[in-house]
Amino acid sequence: MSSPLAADLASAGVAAGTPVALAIGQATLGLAWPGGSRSVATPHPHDAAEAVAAVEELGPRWVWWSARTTAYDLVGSGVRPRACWDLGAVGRLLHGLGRDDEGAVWAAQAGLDLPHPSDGGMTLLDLDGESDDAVRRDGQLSREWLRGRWAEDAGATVRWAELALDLQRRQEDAVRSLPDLRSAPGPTPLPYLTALSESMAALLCVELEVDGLPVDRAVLEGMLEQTVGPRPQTDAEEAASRRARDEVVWRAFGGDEVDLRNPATVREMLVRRGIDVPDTRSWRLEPYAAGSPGVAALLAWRKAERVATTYGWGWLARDVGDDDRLRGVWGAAEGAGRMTATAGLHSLPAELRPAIRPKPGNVLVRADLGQVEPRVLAAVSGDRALAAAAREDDMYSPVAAALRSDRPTAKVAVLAAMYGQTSGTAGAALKDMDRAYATAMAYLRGAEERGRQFQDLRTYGGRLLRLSDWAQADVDAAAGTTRAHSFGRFARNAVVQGAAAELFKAWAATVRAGLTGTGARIVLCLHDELLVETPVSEAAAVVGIVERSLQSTASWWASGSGVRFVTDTTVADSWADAKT
DNA sequence: TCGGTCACGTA
DNA sequence: CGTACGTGACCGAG
Repeated sequence: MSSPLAADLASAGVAAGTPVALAIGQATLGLAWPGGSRSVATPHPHDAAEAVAAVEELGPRWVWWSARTTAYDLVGSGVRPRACWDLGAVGRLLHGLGRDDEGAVWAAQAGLDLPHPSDGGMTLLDLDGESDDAVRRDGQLSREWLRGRWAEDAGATVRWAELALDLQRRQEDAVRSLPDLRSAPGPTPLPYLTALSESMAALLCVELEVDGLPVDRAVLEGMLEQTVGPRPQTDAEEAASRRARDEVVWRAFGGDEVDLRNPATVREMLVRRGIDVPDTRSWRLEPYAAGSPGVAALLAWRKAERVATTYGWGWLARDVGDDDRLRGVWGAAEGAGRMTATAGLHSLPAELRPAIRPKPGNVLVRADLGQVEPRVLAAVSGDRALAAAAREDDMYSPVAAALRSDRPTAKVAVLAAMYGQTSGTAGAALKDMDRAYATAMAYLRGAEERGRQFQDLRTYGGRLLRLSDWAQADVDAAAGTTRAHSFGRFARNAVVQGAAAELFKAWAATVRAGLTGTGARIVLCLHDELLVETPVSEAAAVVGIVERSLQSTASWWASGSGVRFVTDTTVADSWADAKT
């Protein structure tokens, strides 16, 4: 044992897989594990990371209130924990919370009302039950402690870790009591496995924030100059550049200097020219582009304007660091459970992707799941016929055969079923879907029905989707029906999208673990796509890790369903080149 | 200064 | 009257 701390914990029974709660106070680190707890003095900022790294050698499962609050600095110091239990992430999973602060997660598990999001203030009401202890008489966590009292001395920090461990136990019990919805349930319940991968996803989010996405600054600057003009040095230059872009469109419309950024004035101008459209969305104007140079110029302007505003010089200055890494804030599970990211990381236009390039000596490995949502539907619904189709590389071919349609129609029908579309060309094919894939369709309809009634539901992996909060009594009948149908469509889609997100995160967590020791890192997660930056020498190994990880993940996640999951994996020098 | 609307990028 | 999310410009109410 290389450190006295690790030796002490080992002798106290901490071994691989033991939950060890961690709280990092101002000058102390609090640790708690089943049967014991202790503090570690950490007078210098780096001491905490060193202590954690020492204990990490035992292979514990770190328990923390959230990776964001506890692990951010550790990750920044280069510590990459192997396993964790994120109380915030599991709290979101179990209770469908839209927040993961300690007070909310604690209250939700205790069955108490959620405390008001703490913004530092304290009202007289909050004093109710307040005491010196971390837990108030009414069962809520103390406001004082939530505001930072826990970090002030060794005793409090250890207490905070003990509370975390206590909550972890209760969360684990709750997770294990959820049903395992797999076709062939295993000894470890699926919701428990989901809790682990959701926890790892929360940690991965912190890593993605710290590591950033590699950008080739010269390439990106060249593109911006092309599209929106040179980097403005002053407000006047900025305005001039704006006007220069606008003038191109004005000229194409014969000198009509309308405010292009105001849809109403744009529409009026189009009407004056005999183009009567209900709104000015691009897809609606597209048909007129061939016959009208003005419309064509307007559409080109819109594309450039998008880059200029959202992905322009301001974005480069704000979100790309001096180290040429693009950084945003990552969320592990929003809405139905997908990961989110700010700074445009999830909506980077395809034309800018050539600027996403690895640092020298590295390459990008891009892997994306093929037809993941229909495969997920087959797995979570247990539809044997759809699962049989999902054994093929291209599952729309057998679906087309079953529907006696062509492939495009089959694809539209499957997507329409998952999105809740009822009209249009897909309408007829949906009847055939009902016949061919009755189990899957019944699953979707069941979710939709619950949604319409504003009833809560859970995804395959156990995520609670709270709809009951949104039920409203006092709306008129017509608006109420529209709203109910909208919730129905949301629910229909959320059970598929949410389950796909769970599979994705489980896969990502497995890949992350597999990459240990390769020098490679996940640098982007995009719903069904992983981007890994790896030393050139490891590229082939990383491809193998990514693909084997999917198979090992699918083998437990879709156990018994017979569904196959496929990935397209490529190696390239830029995100754009890593094409299928 | 805020919420609502429009618009549009990604999956 | 096909889902989700994040972003920015503009508008009108406060």
